[in-house]
Amino acid sequence: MTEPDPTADPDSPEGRGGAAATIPAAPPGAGRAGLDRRRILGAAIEFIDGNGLNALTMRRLGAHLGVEAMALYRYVPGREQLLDGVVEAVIDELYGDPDVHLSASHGWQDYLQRLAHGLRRIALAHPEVFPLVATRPPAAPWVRPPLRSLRWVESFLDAMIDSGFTEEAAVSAYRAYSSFLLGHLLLEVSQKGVKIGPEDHPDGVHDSAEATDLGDYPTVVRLEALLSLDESAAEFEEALENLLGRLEVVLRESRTPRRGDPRA
Amino acid sequence: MTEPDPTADPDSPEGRGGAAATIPAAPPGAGRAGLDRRRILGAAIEFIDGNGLNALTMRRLGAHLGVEAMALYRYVPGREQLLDGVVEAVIDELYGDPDVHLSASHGWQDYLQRLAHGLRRIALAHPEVFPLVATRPPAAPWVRPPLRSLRWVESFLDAMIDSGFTEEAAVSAYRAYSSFLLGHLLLEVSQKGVKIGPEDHPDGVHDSAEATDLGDYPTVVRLEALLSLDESAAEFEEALENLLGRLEVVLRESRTPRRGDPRA
DNA sequence: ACCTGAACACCGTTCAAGT
DNA sequence: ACCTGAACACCGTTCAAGT
Repeated sequence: MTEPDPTADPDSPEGRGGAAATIPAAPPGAGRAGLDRRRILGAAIEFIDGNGLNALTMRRLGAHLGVEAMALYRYVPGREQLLDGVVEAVIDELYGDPDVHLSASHGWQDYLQRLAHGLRRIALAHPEVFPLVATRPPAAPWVRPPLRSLRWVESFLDAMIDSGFTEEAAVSAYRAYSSFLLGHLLLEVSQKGVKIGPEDHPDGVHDSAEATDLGDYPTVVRLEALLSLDESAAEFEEALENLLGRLEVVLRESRTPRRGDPRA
Repeated sequence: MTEPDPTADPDSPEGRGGAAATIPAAPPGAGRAGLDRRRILGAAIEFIDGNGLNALTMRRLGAHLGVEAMALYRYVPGREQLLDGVVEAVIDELYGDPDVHLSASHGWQDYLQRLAHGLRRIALAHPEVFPLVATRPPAAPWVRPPLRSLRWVESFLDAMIDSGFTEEAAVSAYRAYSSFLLGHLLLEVSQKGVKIGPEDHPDGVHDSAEATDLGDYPTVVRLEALLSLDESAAEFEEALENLLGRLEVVLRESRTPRRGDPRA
């Protein structure tokens, strides 16, 4: 186990006096100046993306930041909370995505489409982190992965209700949407990232390994080419369209009933 | 690849000869007689179900079996492979489920329904294990969780093809089915089990904790009762029905084309 | 105020020994 | 043949110290 740190650090942590003054002066390339919760979470995400979830230890993350592990405890209560923070920070990237709006000003379909694609972008950008997003115990039972944030739940429900969905229909749409996104993105990320979930990519390559006897699975063998195609993107679009279609029907059927007309 | 054999084992593997002789005689309550890969995997599942995934260490599992941790290495190459074995063993429980058939003798809808419900039963029976099923890197990219077994992939494809689906439609159905099951079951298990994924239930209860300011989320607050309803079962049935409906359309439209009629 | 050294209890895993 | 003791390198976390 050596330093993970792929981006070698040609600049030493300290002095580097040069421009003088009392300020430690953040080094140009990689800063190791003020430790800071945001910086720690960012480094953790970077580290996981680059080395896999299993490789992340407090000690190695410290080293990655040019600091001893114990220094992290001033900003983060412990490893578990670090991981919670990572999930939160990754999901919060949605907030900075110019393609994703918080309100349904262009209609609920547009809102759902953009939100879904935004989440997909995040999942694909952080394939090693996503299983954590999918899998960490939610704060409340109704904060469902992968949406995991009160702000987005609020925004989702408002968008649907403002568009004419009843409260019941909005909640049920939220459930169906979460489940669709979770399944698709977790599967997609698991296929891309080679690995998924609480796993490692240590060093051994053990390719051969379990060359299970394929003789018993003729159909699988025959369809291997078909099965190996990566249709993730198309599947995603199709399933999303299908979901929107279903919701459209719900909306049409459940239009908030006219006043003075208690039934039909 | 172990024996599927879910039928609990009231009889110890070995002799059980009378009441005496040289045999160490398995203690009545917990057997610690012959260690054995099957017994180890069973104990691991039991342990995870009871104590959470995070609590499972080689040393504690050893203790649970009345043995030192080092003894396990004679039957299992290491912790990671132990977890792979756990996933496999849990999925293999399907094989002993009398409600789930390997062939579509009662039609493909019946087959898909039974398979889905069988998997759901397993997920709910082992909520602490399921995140592992959802999340472990698949052996091949097209062995998609939660189906995770060549035997079931083979059986699935055969069932669909035998029912008249084209090979392409069968593969695409397999993809849609996996994604639906994964999303629903992971979400359901995460809500039930209080926790999910690589998590712990150590001892502290920390209820209060993050009492986030709900003032900013009026819609969430207003709909809290609705959001808190557990509609998992109904959602599951509905989404499954919807999927079957979609597939029915695919089947009807893509009926293997008549000979001598190359288009329409 | 912020970081480190040393220490504690615990891990996975190896290997030479015990029986 | 099967299990254990002792050991190694590594972990998360604490706390008294350093600067």
